[in-house]
Amino acid sequence: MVQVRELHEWPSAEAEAVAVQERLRSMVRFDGAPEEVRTVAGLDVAYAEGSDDVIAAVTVLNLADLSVVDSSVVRARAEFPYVPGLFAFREAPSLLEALAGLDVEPDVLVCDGQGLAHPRRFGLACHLGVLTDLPSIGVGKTSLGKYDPPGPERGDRSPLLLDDEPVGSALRTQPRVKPIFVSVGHRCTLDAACDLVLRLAPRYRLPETTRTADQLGRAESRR
DNA sequence: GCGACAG
DNA sequence: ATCTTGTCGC
Repeated sequence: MVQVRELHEWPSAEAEAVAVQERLRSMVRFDGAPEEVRTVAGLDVAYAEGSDDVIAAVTVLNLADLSVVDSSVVRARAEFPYVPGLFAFREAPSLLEALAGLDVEPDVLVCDGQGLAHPRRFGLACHLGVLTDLPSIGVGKTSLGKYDPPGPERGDRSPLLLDDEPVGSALRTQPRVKPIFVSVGHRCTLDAACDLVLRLAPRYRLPETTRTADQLGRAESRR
């Protein structure tokens, strides 16, 4: 159901990976809040203990009641090492396979990791957004940049800065709980991204999309 | 040289 | 990411 555009090869060398990011960077669309959002996908990757396997998990939630309406899991060998700034080359291939296995095409992708809040402004969320041409959002539990602590209430936010440049928001999803880091991936505005994330996190710090995908992935990793 | 460094 | 017990609080 989700079509993946073949815009580049998957390099094994870091220099080529950086070149791919710098080439695809111009394809990111910042305009337009996704309209008529009915379903939202959560994407997460788990790692099995002993092996070099990556387990890509995707869940699709009905935004109205946050129920899971579809899911897909893919277990595959990691073809790229963990290199900060080059996550997509380790995690995106299996995540795209999982997306291709869905029956329901989601209206938005919520990725665990950064979007524009990335050294070259092309984090995992941007990469997945451009390759699928679906609106996407990056949600990180930790961030690379600097930020002033947002206010204590749910919905309070402050600019996330990288190189003194605003690249996202430190968003408080629960009162007095450590903020999460939201950045635009593709075809979405930062305000729309934060609003959607807040709707997805009525009760816990992390959005339900991330939580359900994480649960699915770790269940698969314990087999 | 040393510490930092999305998951 | 993952390895791990208890503990405080709603």
